[in-house]
Amino acid sequence: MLKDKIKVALVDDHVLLRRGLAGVIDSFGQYEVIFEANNGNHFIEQVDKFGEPALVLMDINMPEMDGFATTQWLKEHFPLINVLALSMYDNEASIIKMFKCGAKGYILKDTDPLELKSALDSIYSKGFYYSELVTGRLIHSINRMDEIENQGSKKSFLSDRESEFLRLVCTELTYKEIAEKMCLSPRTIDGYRDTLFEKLQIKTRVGLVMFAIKNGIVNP
Amino acid sequence: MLKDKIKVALVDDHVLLRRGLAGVIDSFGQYEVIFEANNGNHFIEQVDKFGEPALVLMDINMPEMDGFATTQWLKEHFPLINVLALSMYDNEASIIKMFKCGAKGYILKDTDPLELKSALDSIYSKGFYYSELVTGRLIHSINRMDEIENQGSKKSFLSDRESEFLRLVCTELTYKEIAEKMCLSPRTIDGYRDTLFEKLQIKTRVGLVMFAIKNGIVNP
DNA sequence: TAAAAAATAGGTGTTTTCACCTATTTAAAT
DNA sequence: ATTTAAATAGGTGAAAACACCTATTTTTTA
Repeated sequence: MLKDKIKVALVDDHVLLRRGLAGVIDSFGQYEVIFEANNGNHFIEQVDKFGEPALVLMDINMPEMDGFATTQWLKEHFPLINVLALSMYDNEASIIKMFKCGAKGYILKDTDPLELKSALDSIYSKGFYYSELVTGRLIHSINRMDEIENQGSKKSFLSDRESEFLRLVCTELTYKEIAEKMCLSPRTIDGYRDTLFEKLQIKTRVGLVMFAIKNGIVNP
Repeated sequence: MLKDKIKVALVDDHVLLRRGLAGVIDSFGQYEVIFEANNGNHFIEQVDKFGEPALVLMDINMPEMDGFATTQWLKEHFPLINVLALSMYDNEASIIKMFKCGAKGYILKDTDPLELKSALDSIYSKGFYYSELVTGRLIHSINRMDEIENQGSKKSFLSDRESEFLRLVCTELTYKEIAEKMCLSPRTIDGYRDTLFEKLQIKTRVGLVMFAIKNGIVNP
């Protein structure tokens, strides 16, 4: 090695994507993937073993410990490690939440390798990477900053019970059957639904399903 | 090059996964990725330019021309090219349909690189790769082979109109509003819904939404 | 060309979903 | 300790979704 390379870590539950990504990143020359992890918990173990990377490419939807929680954890324990979020979808809520959790950039999985390089370079030299996608979404959200403050700063923003409810909403059960499964009154379920409608600004069960999927609350 | 490598092509709309995959496959030694494509149409163009690969790694959910259609096209025009399906999800219907379209194997995107190599080796030497996943799903389906015959053999199994309907089902529009958008009577929409309920053995709109997502008819 | 299949559209009634109320009990914050 | 907020649960009515019919027109297939 002629000179020290910038250490990168990958966190994603898709092995093939991860390996692939590692190849792409190594091929850039000045970056070096020092380890990979399946999810947040695994990542934390790996940091102990392999030491701190300068940069982490972080998937959002992962089993056990997701990208939000892991990024938040990094912000608290290793604030100098920069996180570049890597997502399947370009939904506004995820972008905002990820930045709130401390990410320094946000790119999609169908990004061109060249843009990936730009992102890495930018984060390493300037400390952030704001793509057109990101700025576009943020500008679109600027009108309702208050809501974002409220939803983005909360750790999970959905209670365990709400997540459980959402998972059941994505099945063919009726609300009455969901109530039985959760050992609650149908009225309470009504309340859960209406609360989520309000929080997420949606009006139908289909809207709930789409939200749950986009945000990885259910795995389709 | 000491000896001729086995030519592989990649078809997937996620550039990073594709590039990564290419790296992994090239690293196996005896395989060589000769080109990549974003979707079926692009793939067909590329075959003209770069010649026939021996093996194609084919994503299922892609824009414009999906994995089913492309595999079917290959079966008709280049029956000697072997297709290994590459999917995000392990849903039974997709596996069966992909094999009906002529795929020789089916692996998930979170497969280990070693298993990918096994799959490639197996398809190249034996002409097929049946993982535990695949055989498991097929055994589970053995009781309703007749249904599979009927749904699997049809070219697309969903008409353009039905796909359009399904996309709208995944929004917060009511069926009446969907009818307006599609310039049809609400009754006709009722018919579309009931036909799909029957075909897919589901009973609710949520079921339709989940089906549409699992099968890439809508991008969440 | 005749028969079969698919796309279109209508009628009617039940169940589910949703909106808009109130109220109690428990947990959190001040 | 007191106020606030959150989880729980109930009532009612309108709209939407679903089930089960029939019937016409167009397209496919035999």
